[in-house]
Amino acid sequence: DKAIDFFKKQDDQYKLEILSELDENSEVISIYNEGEFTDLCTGPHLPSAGKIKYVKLLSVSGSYWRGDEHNKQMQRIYGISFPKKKMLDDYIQFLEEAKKRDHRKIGKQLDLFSIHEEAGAGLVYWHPKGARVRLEIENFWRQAQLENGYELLYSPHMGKSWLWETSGHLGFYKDSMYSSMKIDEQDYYIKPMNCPFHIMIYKSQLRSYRDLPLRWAELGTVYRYEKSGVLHGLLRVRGFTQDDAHIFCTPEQIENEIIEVIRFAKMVLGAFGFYDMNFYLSTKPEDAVGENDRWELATNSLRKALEKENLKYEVDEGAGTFYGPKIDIKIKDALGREWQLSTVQFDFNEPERFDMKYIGEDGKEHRPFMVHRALLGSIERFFGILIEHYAGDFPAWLSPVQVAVIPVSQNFSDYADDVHKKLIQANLRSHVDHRNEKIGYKIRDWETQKVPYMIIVGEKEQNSGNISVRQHKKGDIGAFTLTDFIDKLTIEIKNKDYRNN
RNA sequence: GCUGGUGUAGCUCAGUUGGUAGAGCAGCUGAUUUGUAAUCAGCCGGUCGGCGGUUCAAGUCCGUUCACCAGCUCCA
Repeated sequence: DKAIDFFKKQDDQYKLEILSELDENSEVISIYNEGEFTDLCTGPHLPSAGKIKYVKLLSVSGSYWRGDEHNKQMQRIYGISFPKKKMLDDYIQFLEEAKKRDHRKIGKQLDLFSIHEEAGAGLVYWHPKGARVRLEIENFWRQAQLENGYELLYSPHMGKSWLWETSGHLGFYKDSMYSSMKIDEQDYYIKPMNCPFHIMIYKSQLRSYRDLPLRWAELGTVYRYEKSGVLHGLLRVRGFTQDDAHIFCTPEQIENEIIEVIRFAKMVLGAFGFYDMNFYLSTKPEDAVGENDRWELATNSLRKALEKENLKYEVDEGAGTFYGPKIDIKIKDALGREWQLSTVQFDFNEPERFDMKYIGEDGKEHRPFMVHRALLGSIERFFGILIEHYAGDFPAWLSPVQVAVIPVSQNFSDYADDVHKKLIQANLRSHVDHRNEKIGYKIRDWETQKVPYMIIVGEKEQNSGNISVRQHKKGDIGAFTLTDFIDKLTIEIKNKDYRNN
């Protein structure tokens, strides 16, 4: 009552709202003073604002009262403080470094991709150089699937409403799906997910326990309505390609399947220089579907897989999806920022809704376990993260142009063409720069284009039959025979970004 | 979707109190034939995001809409 009285005098409806929800018998209500500022708070507060040493205000924004979008929006002022000036300076430098690496900026500088207001927000256009990086990612990804026991699928981009009604998407996620189109008096929807299609393939024949596990992967392009305010470069878009896969298996198989997915994810992420990763196990939420013992079995298999692999993990109690528990893998990029890429999710919803079965050893019908998994998440988002991770300095295996051949003058064009031809024959991505410019200009240009290697040829090289090599960010690394250089680069490309460990 | 901000040439930006748009880079042309991060000169290039309004006159003011940016909420 005393507290309510106090805040009534202050006419502070927000504090009064909080107070009205407190249990008056069992709670101690504390109020803290900081100079003239009085705050209802469980505390503690700093003994004095003077203890705050180095402060920088960062931004201002709207923010919903108690985090609920139905509530009033208030103004929030963001600032940060450090006890030492050096720490604040380091932090500001970190922000500047992050800004320089912004994938939207680098994407423009390196001519990788674009998004067009006139053509639709959140829809990505891959330019030749960006498409080349994507092609390398996809080639590696496909090969990796095949080598790790997956088969590849292709599925349609749309399906009749029956499919989405059965899967439950129209019930649960209609707001995030694009509206239907009428074809022959039937409603069709653009796909927001690939799983119902994979299930249709599963159901195209009678499955035996001998057929399981089935591991089916697809680079599936999906479209989801994302609210206009959340779109962000490549990181949040409306059309994207998931590196999706579904595993259908028996209860006996699930633990091993999960272990293999985790190993596989670590291997694939390692190719892109991601080693530092954290694992999160999300358990059953309140409004879950599926039988309890299946939830328990699935959650245990996730936990056991993490433990068998000796992985430290955090448990996110109740943060699973309504259709199953999951493991998320978050990587740390070159700046130490955390991004969620891989996910392994059980699904107790769709097998039920589609009435999926397999015939067991006992000759009876059983419900298979179904697991969704993505390693990279979406290709668009992954590309954005990759650009920021490398700051545009792609390793040789991903670089759209791997070598720029620069003749010292046009007198050496023929020799440059010769070198270029041999590089192309060795399956390397080479570009000859015949522009009528001084080599200083060309070197600067290719350096800003972040090409891993430049080969400079002039009189010296033409006479000796060698090449001079310049490495990105390192400068002149001396003379090579062309064969030695090709060998060196070929090995570098083959090694991708795996570290020696 | 919400709060606040921004939108001028391909890119990065300037543009006074409203008086009818400017630079650098890029591009094109020519000269130059170059040895490890920018050779010189000339030229081209914009219905100032779209629509509507106020005004003798709008890049500048007002309304609306689209997009983007920083966050919020959301992300199956």
